[in-house]
Amino acid sequence: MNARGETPLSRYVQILETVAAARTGLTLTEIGQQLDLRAPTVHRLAGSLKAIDLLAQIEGSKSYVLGRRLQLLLHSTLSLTDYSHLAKVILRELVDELGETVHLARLNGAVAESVLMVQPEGSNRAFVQPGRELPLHAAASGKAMLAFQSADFVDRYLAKPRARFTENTKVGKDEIRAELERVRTSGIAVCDNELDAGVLSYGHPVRVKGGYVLYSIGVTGLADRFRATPTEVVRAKLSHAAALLSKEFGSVE
Amino acid sequence: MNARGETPLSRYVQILETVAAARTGLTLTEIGQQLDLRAPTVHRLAGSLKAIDLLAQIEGSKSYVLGRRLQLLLHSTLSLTDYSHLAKVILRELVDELGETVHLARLNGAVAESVLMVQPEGSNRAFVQPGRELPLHAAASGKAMLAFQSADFVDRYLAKPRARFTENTKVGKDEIRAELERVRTSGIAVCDNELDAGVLSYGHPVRVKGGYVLYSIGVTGLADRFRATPTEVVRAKLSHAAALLSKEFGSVE
DNA sequence: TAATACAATTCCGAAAACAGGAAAACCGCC
DNA sequence: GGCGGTTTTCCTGTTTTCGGAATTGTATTA
Repeated sequence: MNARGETPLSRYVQILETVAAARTGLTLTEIGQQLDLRAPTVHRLAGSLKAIDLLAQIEGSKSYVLGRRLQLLLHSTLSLTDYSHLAKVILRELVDELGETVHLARLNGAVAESVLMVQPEGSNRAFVQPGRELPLHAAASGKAMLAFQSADFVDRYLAKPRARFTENTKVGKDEIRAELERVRTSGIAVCDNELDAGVLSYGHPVRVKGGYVLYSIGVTGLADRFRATPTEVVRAKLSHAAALLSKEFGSVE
Repeated sequence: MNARGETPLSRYVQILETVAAARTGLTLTEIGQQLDLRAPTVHRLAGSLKAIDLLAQIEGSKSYVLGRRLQLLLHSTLSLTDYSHLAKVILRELVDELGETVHLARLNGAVAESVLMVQPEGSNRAFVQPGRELPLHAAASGKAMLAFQSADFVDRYLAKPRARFTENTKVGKDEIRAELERVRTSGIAVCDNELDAGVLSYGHPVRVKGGYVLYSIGVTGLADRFRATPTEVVRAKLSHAAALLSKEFGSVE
């Protein structure tokens, strides 16, 4: 504890708070002015924060913004009930358009966690009730997130063995890498009988502030019926809803 | 950097992430097991995190959960636009009852930021349009938040010089501390010609999950007209609306 | 192109914080 | 009251931090 009653830790936090409060990225000098810290000090502290992904530096700029790891941590403070007002309206609209169950999934460690589900009138099959954890390699909403994580994250995920749920589940490393590539190029993740038998679902990433993919939307239906809807229709509608959610989560600055 | 490639900072973050990933609170022993840390080490690290509100201990339990400071950080990254529908409804009701402009302000670093404004029919004077930043010492909604922050926060705020806007603006440290005390005891913040000339406004805190004051409601009107409304009437109505908003923001679990 | 101003970075010794073994205190449970 | 485990205190060698001074980098202007 130094003269001002601060621990090293609390100064780190103050820097994060300062950056969070700013509308745009902040330079080292700006941070230093706000917190009354000398240039070398800010430089070192911000460097340490950046090294572990708590802060990030805007590409080709000197400005710092919050890092992916911090965003993840922050969003994990939201409880399941917190999402209702943020996102229910947007999901409801999707349900009305597609006639299938829609859910919002959140990246939580190495799994996708359903945080909100909206069902069409009359449906009673709970495909992905809030709280359910979905594997990143075998659920559409999971793939939609995994496909946009850092290479490092994907490597770590693939380093551990993955569960097989149906005969269609893709578990091989190369198989999954190819699948993720497909998600990135086509703009939509598909899960056809890979997790729950007889179920077809689509997933689309949702970006938060900083461009990180921390959420995804999933649409799930019985394969026999849902297959009738063209993939491109699903992609377009998911994409639109994702854009709205991104705005909600502060992705658009 | 120690043998395992960890800095002190990264161990703090690991602890936070471990706690975040757990569905329930974690005890020191559980954290230690997951991260392979000895008991005294976890004890000290968790203690430091708790000291600055990054971790919190469940009342009457040994389990640790994420602290409110992380929530504060999160809220400051949430999108400004489209603050929930219900919030708008609540503010609209206040406008109808009081006949004056109402806004919702959010604590953002060392300023209050208007994130939502609702005006009475026919009014065209934009007192506090969304995006406007209000000083914590010279706006009613600002005072309403400042009065309920930690002593540490207030000390840091008062350490820097404050701007004077009118001859009524209170800028002295003691003057402001007394004013904050008045807000706490009376339950309402008043700003009479202190920021904008000829304008009178009232502010009331809004608590989020964990009891932290991160938002406030402000009512603003021309002093000549608005002074006719008894303060107690304003306080009661603001208090009611604040309770509804608290529920909206997840203060009630 | 040189001159200027300021931001970012590197260096480094003194000072402070951290690490974790040992041991004591505390707790819930027979 | 005794027992097994968890939490807390104590303490010293080790590591990290702090920030002044000096250096390099980078726009902007003359």
